[in-house]
Amino acid sequence: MDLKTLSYFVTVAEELNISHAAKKLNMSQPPLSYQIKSLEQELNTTLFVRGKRSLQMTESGQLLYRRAKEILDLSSKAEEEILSMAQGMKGTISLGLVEGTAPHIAGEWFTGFYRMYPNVRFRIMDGNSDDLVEKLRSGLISMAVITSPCDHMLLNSFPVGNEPMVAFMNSEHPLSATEGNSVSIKQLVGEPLIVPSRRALIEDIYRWFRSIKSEPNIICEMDNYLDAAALAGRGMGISIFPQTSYISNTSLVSKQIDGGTRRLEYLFVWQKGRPLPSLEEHFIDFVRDCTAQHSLI
Amino acid sequence: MDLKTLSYFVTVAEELNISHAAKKLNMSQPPLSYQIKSLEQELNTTLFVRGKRSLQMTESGQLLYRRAKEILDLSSKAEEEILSMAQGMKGTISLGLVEGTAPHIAGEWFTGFYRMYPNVRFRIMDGNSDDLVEKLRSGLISMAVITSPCDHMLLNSFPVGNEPMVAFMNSEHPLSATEGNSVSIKQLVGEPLIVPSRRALIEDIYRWFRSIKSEPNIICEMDNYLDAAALAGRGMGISIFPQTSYISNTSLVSKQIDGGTRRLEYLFVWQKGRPLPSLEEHFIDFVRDCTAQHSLI
DNA sequence: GCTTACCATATAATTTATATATGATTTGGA
DNA sequence: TCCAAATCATATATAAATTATATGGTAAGC
Repeated sequence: MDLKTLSYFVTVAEELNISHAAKKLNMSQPPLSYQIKSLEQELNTTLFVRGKRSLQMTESGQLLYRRAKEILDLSSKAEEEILSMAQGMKGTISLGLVEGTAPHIAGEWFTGFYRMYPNVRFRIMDGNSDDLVEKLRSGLISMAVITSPCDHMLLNSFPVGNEPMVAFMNSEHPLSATEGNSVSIKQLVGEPLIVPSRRALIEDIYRWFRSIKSEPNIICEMDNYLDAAALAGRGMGISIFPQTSYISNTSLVSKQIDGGTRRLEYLFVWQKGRPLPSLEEHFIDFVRDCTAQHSLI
Repeated sequence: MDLKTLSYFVTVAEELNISHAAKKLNMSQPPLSYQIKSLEQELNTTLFVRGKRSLQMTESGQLLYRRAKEILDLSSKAEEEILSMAQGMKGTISLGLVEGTAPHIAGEWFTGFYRMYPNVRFRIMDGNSDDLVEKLRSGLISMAVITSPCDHMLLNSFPVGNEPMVAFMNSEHPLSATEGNSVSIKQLVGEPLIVPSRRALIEDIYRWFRSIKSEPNIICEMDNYLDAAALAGRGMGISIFPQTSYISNTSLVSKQIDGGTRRLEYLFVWQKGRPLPSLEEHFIDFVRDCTAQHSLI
């Protein structure tokens, strides 16, 4: 008993004429006769009484007709459901990632989500947070991971992780010899600082210094992590960047700031009030779940 | 998408391992791989993510799994239903028919019921009504058509038809020359009567005569219609039998009694309080329906 | 009484399903 | 680190099922 045979049966039951049913099914008459007969054999019953020139359904036939319609209905609905779901699960997720977040934060999002939705494709752009917010607004990307703080009223957001800010300095700099793996803000007072060229982050750094009634001596704002590290390595100053942006270089020493309490928060953001394709909605939910599970551990 | 493929899919979904699933399904692994893949192609989606050594269901896969189980469930239930119904519709109906009823009353029951239940077989016995009641009691038959009246408290019954009683007489008998096709009871007073040898019927005849303050002159009780007709044909008397038992014979004339108001009622009877196989129940319902439809016409 | 409509059967061709053999890749353990 | 076991995919061959063509029989309609 398979779906094809059942639909043959249903057609015959509705036409009560094998030849007409065969025409309707785009097949010739003998195979249809054969299929009906073998269905009867399989069910060990008589479905139709063949009277000379007319077919008539038996009691069993009538029961099977009702059931067959239910089954066929259910399965065609299921098929539609799957097809439309497959449709909704195909597409591209365009995501902006602020420099440095890809491997340690977003890495598992892609592999995990890809497992559930293998027909998804990702288009990932990087840039600094201000760039990414601009790209979001212009619709070039539909979601992004940026660094906190985020004061945009037009964005939804939730935190997806954080990491300590570190001070990179030349290995001959006096601070590189301090005990432990940390320096305090107090120790950085007066030091020439190289910082990421991002307004929100720079404001953060100002806050740190203000909390000890001081102010930072920022001599350079830079976009590029590598260049900033290079400058610090050459002794131009101390560069303050997130830990993951570290560069292995013997002339370079990194120290956490205030024992790791000065941290950079990463936020997952997307535009408020603009409906997203369901695939991207799913992705956002997935990322939220991932983050929740992580914070449990 | 057919049921076989769906059950393959369900097995794989439960094992999450094609090789194991194939073993469970008593088939080899490659065709199973092939079937799953072609199912994915048909639905234009990915059902499983093949990771190195493990399978994982996608979102679409999970949806299809739920639906497939519903569909398979429904169809196996339907199959059982049909099979058990086919079982209940196979069997023999043993029926007693009082002489003369077969063609004009019961004929269409058989052809009509056989159309609905082609696996049914009939075993038909005839005899006079008393014999049939005895056969019912002994279980030799499970239902019968007998002539009214029926005073058995142990039988269920409903009427299935009636027919006029007729008087057969030799064509030279004076009554055969009466106007019309009827004689009255009054005219039969004193005539030697040949009647069926059935107590209940004879009592009926006595009632007819009592109603005109007379009594019948019964000279012979006979079992056999043909013999009775033969005796009447030879001028031995007037034989009173149901109309259908007429015999074409030039020396024989038949007249209805009291304009066809003296009638023989046929009853369908079966034993009270003894459960019958569902097939026979259905037959009784069918006969009841036939009768109801006829009385409407 | 001939033609048409219709179902059944027989046989052939095609398509589909399954098995065997094999390759590639990965995991787990010696 | 390398070997063995496990596992999925592919290729090819075989078996099974499905379908079409051709044909016959039977009953209904003109």
